[in-house]
Amino acid sequence: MAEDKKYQDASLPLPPDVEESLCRCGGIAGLTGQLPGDDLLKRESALFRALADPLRLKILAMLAVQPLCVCVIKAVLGIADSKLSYHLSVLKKMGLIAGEAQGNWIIYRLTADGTAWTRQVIGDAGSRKNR
Amino acid sequence: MAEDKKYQDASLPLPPDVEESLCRCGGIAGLTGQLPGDDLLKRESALFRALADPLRLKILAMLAVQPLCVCVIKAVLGIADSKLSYHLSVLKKMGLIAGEAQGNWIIYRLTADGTAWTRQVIGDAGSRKNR
DNA sequence: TTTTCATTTCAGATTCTTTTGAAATATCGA
DNA sequence: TCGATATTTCAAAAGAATCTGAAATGAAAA
Repeated sequence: MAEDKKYQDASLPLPPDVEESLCRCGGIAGLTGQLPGDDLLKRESALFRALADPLRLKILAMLAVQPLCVCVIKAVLGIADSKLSYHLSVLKKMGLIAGEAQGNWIIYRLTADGTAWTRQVIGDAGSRKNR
Repeated sequence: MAEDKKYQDASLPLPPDVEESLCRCGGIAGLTGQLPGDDLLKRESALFRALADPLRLKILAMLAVQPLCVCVIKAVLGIADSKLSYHLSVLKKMGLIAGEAQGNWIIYRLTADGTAWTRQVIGDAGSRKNR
């Protein structure tokens, strides 16, 4: 709080070409103004965090082939129930998958968002054989 | 090791529609075969991990506007040198940005990969004013 | 109703990531 | 050469994500 600087380049020495183009976009303040808001960045980074795990990507790839119940996913991955449940909850909380109860089972499928992101990751490897 | 099951659906009871479509794609084994390899999944999840932080996304957004030296990035973000350096190193290690020394400064810019991913994140908000 | 089965939840342990402040490096200008 | 400046590196601390096994839930079959 002691010293508020002018948002001009006066205060910090820069390499010439950076200084020039920084001026053209309105200095530090101008640059700052062009950036996405913190809340958007937070949401997007949260999305990426959900995708930042090989097991979860594999689950998405599986569900790109077809909707599946937990027990099949488990059979493919070969991991403990609670571990799988944890990863499913991460994907679900992020809106990438949704589960629908059917009798004793819960059948998970990709949401629209989940489908879009899964394509980003694995191309459409999954849809070759299946459709 | 005690009991190797056949990779057929015989062993696990399933909801009818899952069972049917699972059969059509070759059962557990067929499904497994369609999935991306573990090494690919590992690489891709690592990429997402680099994107899974709001500060790092903001850095990418800044560099989408123009190449910048560390001190400008620091002025915009208002964080400690070492903290910024850490995040830059994460992005650099993942090949999203590259730094080139120029005199006393290091000027970072997006790589081709970095540009592509940054577009995914923020659209091309950055390129409006700048080009 | 009791049992069984598929799945989730929970608490604690573990591991990975991020932050912090101090010290190191390296380049420039005097 | 010296001192200043920009940036990185390091080790320790703090924080967040993940894993584990046991217990809880809730629907269906007996």
